[in-house]
Amino acid sequence: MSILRQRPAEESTQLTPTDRAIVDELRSDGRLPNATLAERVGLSPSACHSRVRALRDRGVIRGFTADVDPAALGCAIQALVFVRIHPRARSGLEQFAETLRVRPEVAQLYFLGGSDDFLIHLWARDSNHVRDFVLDALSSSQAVAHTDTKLIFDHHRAVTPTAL
Amino acid sequence: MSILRQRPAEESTQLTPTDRAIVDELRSDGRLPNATLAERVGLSPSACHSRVRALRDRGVIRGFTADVDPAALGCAIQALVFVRIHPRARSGLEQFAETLRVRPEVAQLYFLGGSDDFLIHLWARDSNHVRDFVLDALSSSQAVAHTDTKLIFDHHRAVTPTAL
DNA sequence: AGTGAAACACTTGGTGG
DNA sequence: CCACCAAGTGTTTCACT
Repeated sequence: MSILRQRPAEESTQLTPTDRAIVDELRSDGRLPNATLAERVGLSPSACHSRVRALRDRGVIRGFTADVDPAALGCAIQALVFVRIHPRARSGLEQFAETLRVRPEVAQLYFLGGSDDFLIHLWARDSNHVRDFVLDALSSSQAVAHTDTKLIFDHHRAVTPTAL
Repeated sequence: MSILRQRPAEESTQLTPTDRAIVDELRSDGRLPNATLAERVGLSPSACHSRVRALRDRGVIRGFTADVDPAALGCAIQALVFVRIHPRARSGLEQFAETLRVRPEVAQLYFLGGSDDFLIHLWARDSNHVRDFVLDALSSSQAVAHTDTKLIFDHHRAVTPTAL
């Protein structure tokens, strides 16, 4: 199962202004009651409901998640790990990435252009945990040519609903 | 207003196994009905409800958001921009970061250890948009010493509820 | 802290414009 | 594609354990 290009690239269908408004509202509060949402975007509850459903079905809205404080889960530190794969092992890159992605420490995984093949955003209990992860999940693999670990002092997600 | 260390570091209070279960469920589905959640974690709806409220009040759960496909919002490409600040301008780093953070293109902002001061995860319509952002928001500032932009081919968020 | 029941609010499908 | 309406379902509070 490839994890690259898993989305059917559905940007062909442009969003209406109302859809944009719905998406923006749900990005800032995913639990906004449908009735309130409907009022804010100027729709009846049922019309709003079916639009939200359509947005989910179209894959515009992929899902809803709780935003959790890592520290509360016992992850006191976060790190970025840049990973370079051996040229010969590039063909197995996706599969290797998939084994990484399911690890509980991996908060995010980026596939990159440039000298590094991907970047891992890591949640860990402490610095030993980071080291263990890098040794166990990365350095021990034949495919990995190089890693570079940087500590994250602080991390913020977007505040503004993306209206470009 | 400082955006660094804004959280009161409330990891002193350890999570109970039930709380962990609640958090894990809500991370994989933020819109899980309270009744279903209660059943899954083995609590009555009312008890579950008050625990979720407590988790929010304690800051363990920061909020709920919709996970949206950037492409559907007209952002065809994503990029990482590494930013290095002039040593003399480091004192104003937080304030500068705050001006960045409120920009609609900024999906995430990391404060880093190492040679780069921070890292911006960018959403953009196209490569021109990336260039314009870097020129306008970064290179034009006196504080910025250096930037390095890398293209993101693909981006994945965690699949596994973090149970370390 | 957890339970159970009752009041309340919200969602969700059908019907018609 | 949208609004209105009517069940049906889920949430939320409170008194009690």
